[in-house]
Amino acid sequence: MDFELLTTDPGSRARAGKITTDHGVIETPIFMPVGTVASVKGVHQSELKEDINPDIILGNTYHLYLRPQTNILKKAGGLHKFMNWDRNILTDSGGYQVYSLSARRKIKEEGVKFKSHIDGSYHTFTPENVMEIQRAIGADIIMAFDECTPYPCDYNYAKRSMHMTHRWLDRCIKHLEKTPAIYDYQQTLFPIVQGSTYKDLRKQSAEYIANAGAEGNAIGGLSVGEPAEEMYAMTDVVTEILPEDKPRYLMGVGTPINILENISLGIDMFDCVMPTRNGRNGMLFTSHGTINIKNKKWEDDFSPIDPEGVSFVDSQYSKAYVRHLFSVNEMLGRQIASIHNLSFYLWLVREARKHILAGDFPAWKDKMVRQMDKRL
RNA sequence: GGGGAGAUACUCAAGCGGCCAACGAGGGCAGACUGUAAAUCUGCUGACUACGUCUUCGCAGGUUCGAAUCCUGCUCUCCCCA
Repeated sequence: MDFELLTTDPGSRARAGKITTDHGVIETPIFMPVGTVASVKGVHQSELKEDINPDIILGNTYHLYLRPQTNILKKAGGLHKFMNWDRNILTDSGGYQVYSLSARRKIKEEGVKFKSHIDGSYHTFTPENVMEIQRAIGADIIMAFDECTPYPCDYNYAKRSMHMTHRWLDRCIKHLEKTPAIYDYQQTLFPIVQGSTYKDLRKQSAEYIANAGAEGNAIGGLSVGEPAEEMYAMTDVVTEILPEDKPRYLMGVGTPINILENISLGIDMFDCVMPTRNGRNGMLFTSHGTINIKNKKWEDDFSPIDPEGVSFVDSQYSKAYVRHLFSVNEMLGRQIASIHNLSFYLWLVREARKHILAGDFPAWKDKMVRQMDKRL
């Protein structure tokens, strides 16, 4: 993997860059659509490639390990071939499931024992086997196994957990070296900064992670319910420390405004389920604020979803029509919402990139944040 | 013509003397959702001059301290037989 830093915005810490892997170029800042179980929910490959057009999407180690299972992915020749996606893929390690499925797991130094949400069977994830599973899945960027801590999180717990995540990182690195790639392209490991909402822990963690000398670095444990200001404060501290010449990935973030604010603080990569999940549930993101398309007030509004028309669905379908599809529970409505939202997110980060390259990012960002900060 | 069953809020449907403004489901109206156990979850859904009051259970009477629930008559619907 190669990262080229093209510009750093003079008025902020926003950056424009270019990641190159064996599956192509990723222009940063980038938003990565989430496709947990080998599918960006509700979106066809043609719509994903031609309209939304991201350079990279996500998959999830925990979920893919359970279904379709590692051996099937190996037989398929890896996730890219299995789902017919020839661009980049990043897989999360299952560290988020340590948080989201906390009721069904036990953490030990060795690893995490999960009780499957599908059939109740037990599966232990360790830094070692998570590397092996991610080899089998074959993502271009693979994540270290970590514990995503909840919010709020007791200081002592956050500290202990952070140190464990660091030890797990060492084990990931060590084991990955001994585990050759299965397919004919490179895979790159990103370590993850933890430390909850404590500046000193975040600093310490960022230093540890920076020291690992990986080709890219991630920040985890945020966007788990903390106020946005706390999240920004943490990314601020961490991006001060993480190396400039490596991409920085803020995991699980976020709202369009969160993304712009964090770009401004020096983040290059984002992912979030929000555009797809909230889209399926009737929430549309636009350049002028969010819409609950299920609301009665759109009943006879025949105008496009986004006045700026950032996606092809905007020119094809009116708000009234999409509301109708939701009210009669047609799956097409949820598909349109997902495509629209992802298109909007990708449009937003591409615009951000343009403005960073043009040197007028801060003013544009402030305008967009003001404009998007409302409920239509 | 004879026999039987039934009419409950927007719809379906419980309730069969006081705990009923009335279970439940659907529908409707809102809200939530941030490295996806989520096409999911939560709230409200008779009217108001609303921590209280008022009018509802086909219609009209009656019994009772008290009725959606019991009695009488009427209207309508459905089923079976001719």
